[in-house]
Amino acid sequence: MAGATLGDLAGAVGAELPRDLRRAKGLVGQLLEAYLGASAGSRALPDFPELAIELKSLPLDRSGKPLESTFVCSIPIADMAAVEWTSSRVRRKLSRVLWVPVEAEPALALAQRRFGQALLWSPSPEEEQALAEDWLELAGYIGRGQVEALTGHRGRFLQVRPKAAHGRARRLAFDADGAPIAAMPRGFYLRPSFTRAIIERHYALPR
DNA sequence: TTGTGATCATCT
DNA sequence: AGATGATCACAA
Repeated sequence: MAGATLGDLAGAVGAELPRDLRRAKGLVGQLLEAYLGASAGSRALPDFPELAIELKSLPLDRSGKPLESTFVCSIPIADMAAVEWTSSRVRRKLSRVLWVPVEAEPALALAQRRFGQALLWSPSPEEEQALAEDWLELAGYIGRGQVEALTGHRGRFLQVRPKAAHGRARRLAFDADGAPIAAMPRGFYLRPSFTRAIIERHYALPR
């Protein structure tokens, strides 16, 4: 796919491209899934279950820097106290990722945005250690009933942010006293600084 | 309704 | 500009 455009892939899978992504935020990822034959749909499985590979598009600006954070997974808030890093969704999701860079300058028409060379990646021991540290801190808050005190400011590379269909969405959670509360659904996200480091380590960037 | 695909919109 | 919090579409 390297060098192919969004328009090329849309043509190959018989999809129409909208004018912009405002009402099609996941379009690039869904185009990739269709083109590559990812089979997991919206189930809580890797995109390629037989290969244990997660597929992630990575929107870059003209200098090769990620323009957005990367959604990793939703958070089972009520169960967080019982989860360990080793068996966490974050670790599973990030254990093997096919990153697909894609041009994402807002000024560049969708059909003309090009894909870069994909990268099959697994975290290095250092990266895994850093992610585990963040996860431990963030999961710790949630497990101790502090989910409402968690903002996107916490976490060096991994962060917790709202992840919902709309502002009224709520999930079961527990406060510090163990009493049930209705909390905003949250997800784990990778900060751009983390994906930027991946890009810098594995690609020769334009200057 | 929930999880997956993410980017948008707004504030600092 | 960069980051956080909010939001949009679709499948099951």
